[in-house]
Amino acid sequence: MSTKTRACACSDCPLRKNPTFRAFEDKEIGFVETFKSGELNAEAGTSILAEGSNSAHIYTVLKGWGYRYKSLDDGRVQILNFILPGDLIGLQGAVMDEMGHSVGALTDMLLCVFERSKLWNLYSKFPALAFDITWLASREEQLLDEHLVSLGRRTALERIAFVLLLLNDRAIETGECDEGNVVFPFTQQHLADCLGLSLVHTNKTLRKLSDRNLIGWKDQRFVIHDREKLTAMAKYEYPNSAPRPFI
Amino acid sequence: MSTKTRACACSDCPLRKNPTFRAFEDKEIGFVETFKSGELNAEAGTSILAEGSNSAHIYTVLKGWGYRYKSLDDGRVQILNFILPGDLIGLQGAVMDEMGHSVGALTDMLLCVFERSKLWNLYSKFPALAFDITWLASREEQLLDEHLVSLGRRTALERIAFVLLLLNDRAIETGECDEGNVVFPFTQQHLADCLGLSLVHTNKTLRKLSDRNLIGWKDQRFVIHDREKLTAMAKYEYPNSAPRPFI
DNA sequence: CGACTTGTTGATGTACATCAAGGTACGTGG
DNA sequence: CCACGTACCTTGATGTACATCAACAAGTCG
Repeated sequence: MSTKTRACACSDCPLRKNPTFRAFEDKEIGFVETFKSGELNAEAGTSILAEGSNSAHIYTVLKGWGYRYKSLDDGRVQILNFILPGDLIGLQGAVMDEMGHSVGALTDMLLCVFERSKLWNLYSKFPALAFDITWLASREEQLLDEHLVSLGRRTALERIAFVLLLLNDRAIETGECDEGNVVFPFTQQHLADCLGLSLVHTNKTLRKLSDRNLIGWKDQRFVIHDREKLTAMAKYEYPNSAPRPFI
Repeated sequence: MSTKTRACACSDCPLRKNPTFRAFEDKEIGFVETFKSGELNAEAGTSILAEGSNSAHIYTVLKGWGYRYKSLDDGRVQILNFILPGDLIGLQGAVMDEMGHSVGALTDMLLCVFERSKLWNLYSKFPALAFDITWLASREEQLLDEHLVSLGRRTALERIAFVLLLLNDRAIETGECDEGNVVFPFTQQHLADCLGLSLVHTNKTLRKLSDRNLIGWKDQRFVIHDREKLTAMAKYEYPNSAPRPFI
């Protein structure tokens, strides 16, 4: 299960040390401190938000990996996106009235908890932060667009090359890695559900990539051996690396 | 080509007559009038925004159909979503610095033009409108999520049933129809590019649906003959019909 | 001038053969 | 027991090829 722990001050938020994220003004940090209502530790494998629910909270990820997904009633699952530090969770539930998707934790996660009811307050008092939220929503849209191209028009080989590159780069950017090695905390089944492929076919295709010596992936440690070939194969380009807001 | 025409007042905006859209306060309308910099008539078949560009404008659709898409350099195309009245175009370009997708017009379209540079002004002076933009971004995300499930986990038959239902309902909601008949201004090729299918397979699958007497589609006129069966087949549910903001 | 061919083009429809991806089954190793 | 690996067969979707049908333009003839 998940447990709440005492909140740490936003001013020493571990994410602020990462140059990927934009600097905040003191006033903004001050406000976010009042906006924040606590922290949440979600254990690997637990569920954070459920489709159809209308949670009273929004979350920012401070540590760990998660994933957004939807399921059909006959058991089919589609992973919509992976979630990494800096990502915002539950905005849909806050803005509309119901979550259209579920969120699960892949690793132990540390989340910052905000009251949905105070969101309006943020919009009226800190337009810069409101703008940041819009930025985050736009970026999510951009990732979804790219993912849609994968599922609709890329072959299995291209798809896999593409997500692996993307997840590799996102993991590095947000610091979710470990002595030069990127740690992928998900199984081939997760990848398959993300890419709309069967487990077996995902496995065969992954084999092809490592047989050709483009990647290595063993015991959750992932390495790219030949980025150039992989990039060309996937028609990949890393999306937007501008200084990035988060709340 | 496309031509600019004299703007009509936001207070008699045709969309406001449609109960689907939320009512605005006078102050809000007043502001939107100053935010609006004109109108744009885009002819069917023309391009409105191009991937990679950074347009100085954002648009709201007043009339007509369009589509968002991305293409790979070898000619493969993925339609990300269709665009209908009330939809916002170009937010990505305004918030990030570059459009990640292109936008094309399916029919003649009437667009409201806003200066991207004034967007910040909107955020600082009218938090309610800023919130509306976030709402629109969230709804787009919801549609994309659903579309991802289609491409990843639904069969061709289910996918087609699903988009047809969705487009039918969206068209009715926004009034883009004509004497009880819904007008679909796109070709089977557009559908194929939207659903990640080949043209031939799209055609065969559409035949199946009309052979089973679930739908009718001829000369751009679309009808649902058996909504119940179609809905069950697609695992379809119309997303969020709450009173809906637009700018 | 209007009416009647002819050619062109874009959307749709259908028939194959082919192939990429799926499903089941049964391995291994931690 | 669960994640990964591999073999074998099946199937859903693709690609090519060609036919139909309506819309439209050009040219021809009465």
